[in-house]
Amino acid sequence: MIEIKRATARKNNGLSASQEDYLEAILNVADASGTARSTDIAGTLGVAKPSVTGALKLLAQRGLVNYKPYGCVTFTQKGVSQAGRVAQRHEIIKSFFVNILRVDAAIAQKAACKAEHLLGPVIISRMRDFTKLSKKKVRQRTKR
Amino acid sequence: MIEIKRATARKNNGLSASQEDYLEAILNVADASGTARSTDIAGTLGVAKPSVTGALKLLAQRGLVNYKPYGCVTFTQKGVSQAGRVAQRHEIIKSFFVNILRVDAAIAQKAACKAEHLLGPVIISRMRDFTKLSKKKVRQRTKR
DNA sequence: CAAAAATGTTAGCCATAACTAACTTTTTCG
DNA sequence: CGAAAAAGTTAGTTATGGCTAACATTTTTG
Repeated sequence: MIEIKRATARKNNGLSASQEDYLEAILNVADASGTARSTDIAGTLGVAKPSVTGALKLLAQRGLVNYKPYGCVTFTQKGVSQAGRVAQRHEIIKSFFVNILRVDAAIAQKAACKAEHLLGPVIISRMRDFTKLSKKKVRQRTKR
Repeated sequence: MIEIKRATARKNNGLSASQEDYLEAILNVADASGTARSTDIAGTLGVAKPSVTGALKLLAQRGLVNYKPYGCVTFTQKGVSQAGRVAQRHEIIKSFFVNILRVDAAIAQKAACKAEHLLGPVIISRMRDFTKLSKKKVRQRTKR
């Protein structure tokens, strides 16, 4: 009673987990430092610099970032929206883990980083609903 | 605010997601058919037969299964316990998705297959507690 | 402004884990 | 029993996505 789709073999559309990680890292680095520098992305993801170069080229091929050697990376429109979606999923999952499962923020953070690549829209949306509901309840209890 | 450990580079101990999938598949096939035949494992996981051979050799190296060419696969003691742990995680996650998040069994099943490899003990245990609690509440409501 | 430091890239390598084609072994059945 | 079918293996290829070493470019600073 198992059924699995190998994550290898990116057919055509859809980003790999790794690519989503890079998008998210770029977003976060740019948020924090204004620009997304390669070294910071590498630092954020814990990979070596050449890995970043490779990833940026891939993302550029997919039309998600503007990459120019030795220049600084920016998102394309498509890139912004994709990165945003990943970040949203991350946030929903993390909030759920923290607010519903009552897990440490650090643990929730790491788990969300991994889970964000594989939980589908149905589960994510249930998590969001759940968290929202719980917050509403808290507001009611505290008679805000 | 991200931090990621690449899943590549199995250092020494700890199974890869793929290896855990094989353990689980062997368990399920053996449960269903009495013995774990290569073809059934391949069918269960949706991989080609040579992939199974390769995986079995790896698992044998790690002392988790007894592998003999053209013979049928059995677990070692270590293998049984590892496979059991994976299956347990799977079940906890699936139950949580179904009973708490109210997600379709099929969707929960697929998501659990993926999540079981990356959610850590803290989150898994919270999920289990949550599901258990909810079942108790249901028993109370129905005055069993 | 030029040399040193920092940053980024290229080239080449490694590991995981899939695949196909061709072969061997085992099982099944006329 | 023995030939065909089924099951399993081997060998070789592919893709992803890391890595290091060495080189190129940009930035910083004395």
